Amino acid sequence: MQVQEKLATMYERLDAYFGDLHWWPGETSLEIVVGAILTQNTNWKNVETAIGRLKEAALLDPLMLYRADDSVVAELIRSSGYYNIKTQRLKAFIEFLHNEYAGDLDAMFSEETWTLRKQLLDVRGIGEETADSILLYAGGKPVFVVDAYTRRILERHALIAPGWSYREVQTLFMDRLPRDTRLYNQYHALLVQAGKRFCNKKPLCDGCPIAGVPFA
DNA sequence: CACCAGGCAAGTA
DNA sequence: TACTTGCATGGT
Repeated sequence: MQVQEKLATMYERLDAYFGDLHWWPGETSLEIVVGAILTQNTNWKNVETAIGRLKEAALLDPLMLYRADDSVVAELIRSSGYYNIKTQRLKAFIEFLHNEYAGDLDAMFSEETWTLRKQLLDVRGIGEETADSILLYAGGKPVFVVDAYTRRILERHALIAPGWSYREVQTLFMDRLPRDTRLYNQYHALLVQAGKRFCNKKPLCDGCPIAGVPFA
């Protein structure tokens, strides 16, 4: 079975099983950016609590967040873990947004996609996965997001090996699937859901909709 | 009690 | 370049 065919089959089966997942959970583009930073190596549930607190404090706004004291932000996002470092990361992004795009997210996303990706990677605390999550889910750009679940599932299906770089895994998808935002959005969401349900550290493949896709 | 969760950067060799 | 370590909460 060809790689392209496997990727398509996996998508079809996961999509039929889970249905439309409507990612990213978040209402505004800033909320999605903040969520992308706060969820780094952290359970999403803990992030939801933190975002709820920021909202209550009316800090989920570029200017308000820019002005807020670090100690205040840190306390509000406490539940998301690594709260001191994540405060610095939120601040680093928001300063970048103000310095380069006058605090205007729409202006930021009107930048050419791969140029913006490079700019985001220069921000302290934004790595490849966070940058791509921002581009895809907040900006609606057709960029595939690679995360720990993506790697785990693809390794188990012998589509990649440990040691593949982020860009190699990303290219595997993007060279074989249409450059379609809707597709990349749903595919990544499906991989995360499948990973949580069926492919954790202790894999329980029973019932997994892609258990039948050949492993090698 | 241990282990994990939708990473990243800084330090070391 | 390739590894190691710190960052920290909340759930199982």
